Amino acid sequence: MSITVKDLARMTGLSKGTVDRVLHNRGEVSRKSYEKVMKAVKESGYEPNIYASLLAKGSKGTIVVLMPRSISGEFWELGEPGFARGAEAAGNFGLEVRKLEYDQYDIEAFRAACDEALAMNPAGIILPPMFKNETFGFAGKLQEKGIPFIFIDSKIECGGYFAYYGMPAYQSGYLCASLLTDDQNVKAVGMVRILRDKHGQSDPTVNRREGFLDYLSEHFPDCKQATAFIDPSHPQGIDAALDAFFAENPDISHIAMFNSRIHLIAPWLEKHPQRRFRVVGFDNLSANVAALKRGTVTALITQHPDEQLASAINSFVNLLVFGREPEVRDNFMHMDILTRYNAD
Amino acid sequence: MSITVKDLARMTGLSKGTVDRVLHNRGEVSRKSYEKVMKAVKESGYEPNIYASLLAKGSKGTIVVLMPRSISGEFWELGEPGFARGAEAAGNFGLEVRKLEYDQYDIEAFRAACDEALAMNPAGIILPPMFKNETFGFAGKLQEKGIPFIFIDSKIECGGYFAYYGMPAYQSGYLCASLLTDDQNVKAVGMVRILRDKHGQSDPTVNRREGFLDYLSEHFPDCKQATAFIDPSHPQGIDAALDAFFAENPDISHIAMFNSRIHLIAPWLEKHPQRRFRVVGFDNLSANVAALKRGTVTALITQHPDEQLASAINSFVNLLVFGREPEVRDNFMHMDILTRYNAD
DNA sequence: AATATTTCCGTGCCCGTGCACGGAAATCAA
DNA sequence: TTGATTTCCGTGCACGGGCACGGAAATATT
Repeated sequence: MSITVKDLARMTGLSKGTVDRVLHNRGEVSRKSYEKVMKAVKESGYEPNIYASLLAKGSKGTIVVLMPRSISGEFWELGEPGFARGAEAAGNFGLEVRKLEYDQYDIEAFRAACDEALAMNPAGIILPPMFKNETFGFAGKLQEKGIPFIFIDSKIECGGYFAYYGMPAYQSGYLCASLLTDDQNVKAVGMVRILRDKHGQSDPTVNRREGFLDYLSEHFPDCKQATAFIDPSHPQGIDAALDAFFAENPDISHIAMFNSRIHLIAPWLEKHPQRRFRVVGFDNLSANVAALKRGTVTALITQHPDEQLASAINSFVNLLVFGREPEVRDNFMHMDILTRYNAD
Repeated sequence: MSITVKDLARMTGLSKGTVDRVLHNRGEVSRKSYEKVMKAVKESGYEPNIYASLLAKGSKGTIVVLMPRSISGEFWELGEPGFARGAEAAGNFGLEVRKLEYDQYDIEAFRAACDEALAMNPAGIILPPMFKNETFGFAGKLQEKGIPFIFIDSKIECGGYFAYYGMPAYQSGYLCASLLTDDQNVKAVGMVRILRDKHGQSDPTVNRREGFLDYLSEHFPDCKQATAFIDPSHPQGIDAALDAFFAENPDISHIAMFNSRIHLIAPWLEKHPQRRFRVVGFDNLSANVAALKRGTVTALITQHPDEQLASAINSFVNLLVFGREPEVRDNFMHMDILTRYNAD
């Protein structure tokens, strides 16, 4: 049926061993033999039998996933099931998947994790570019070493990344505004943002806000916009901040947040049931879903970091085991809309 | 590292061949030897190496997918990509996946397809129970022969099905009503149904309507309900039917359909732009998505038959290749909400 | 020319499982 | 006891690829 190394050997008049050396670029082969084998490979359409290969070789290598520590109730926890699924699937094909976690606010921890990843001599690396400059430098090193890498969540413009799996951030902001207003005329919307001291907001958040604001100015140019800032590192201050904000803006009836922390404002909203808000946020953190089910949050837009991870791992399986390159580099995952009735 | 047949042989004092006979229930083994081997298997936690197995055996069998012919622009076409994904994944593990299509309105064709499927002596069968009674009988035969089968789309209550992958139909109807009304007070909603001559409506459609009506009566008990019937086999009559319906019910501003044919009423709606409707339907058929993007349809609820199929096939891979039984029999897929801004 | 060195290549075993074949041991028939 | 069956079991090859080892051929060195 299918063509084997032995067939190639027969076709070229060489031996199994020599063909094997050519196939793996292991040298010790004359130019003439090399070309003969390559020709035969092309003409015959030879494809190695992965089972035989896996049986003989054992492991195909290690994939390193470099991501922020998955803290209970925070965004990156959502990636966990995707990591598990991907690791299992990859394991079935002799690929080990290792996770390297770091503190997402500690740039030194990120650097250290990058070094550690390199030290493992991985067959591939998956990472969200949490720190732009550092990621840029790291990408350069990876390219030098010829290690393919995949961005998830967001990407930085640098050559040589193997693939990207993320969400169309701008578009999701646009969608957010559309859901929030539901095409009804809206007088004033409130946006709640996180006060960050050290590092700026993440890229996706910025792009979402852009999309959101564009939708508003396109559909409701007269709509008033106001922004509140809260500081999650001082939870007890949140209520006060919101008190002040909503007192100042009594006309606000619609609220959006562009990160995954919409649950932070749920307590305040539930303490003021007389003011009815329409509220849209992002990501199906369990606290968010709970607020959704209680009716405090109207809708959530989800980006499925788990699927991003699983797809990224799968993409490496295709490359490293089957030798298949992906057709498209930039993959945008579905945005799902969650309401209290399809939150499962 | 891991334990092999040779190890089992050494542990039991028997030979590789005998152990193999036990592992595959191939007989020709004394009771005593049989038990010795089984004990060793349990104690050692032996797991066969699938690569070696696949290499030696070639194919693991055939999975038959028994489904309505995927006609362009109709519901079952949506399953196609899932079939392709599943077949590829299964192929990677030496499982062949074959599709057997039939005319979904021809009960004889369904029977014939069932017979043909049986004749192929498949390792597993995947099917939506399009005809209740026939499926029931077919399920009986499959049980006799010990062939595992998986229901997709909907299920019938019969013992012995291996798994079910579908959508929570009732819940999706509930969601549909919630999206349609958007918690605004609604005076009158219109439902459009398909006129069926031979066979009744499909189960999911009925359940969706139930969920829909329950939501309405719970939230808007005074809301008027009216139903229009159209006949897709006479497309030219649809407009007239809708003309009559909407003339009779001038107060209707909200429309729902519970099957995947919402696109059938899009032309009428677009011919009467002066009447603004809120419209919710099901399934991302390309015609539906087009109507969504044009703004004629407000939202679509999607049930992803492709994911159902892919999951079902995957479930068989786990069973037939890895020997892993699924934890849950009844799997309900996500319902996604599509608006013009996340239709991609 | 004889030896040393490099370049190149073939042989053969291994991975773990599936299975055909043949034969030893046990049971039965005469 | 002998021969004919049946029951049970071990040996050995095949699957396709990876790779170590050793050796032949080609080239360099003296």
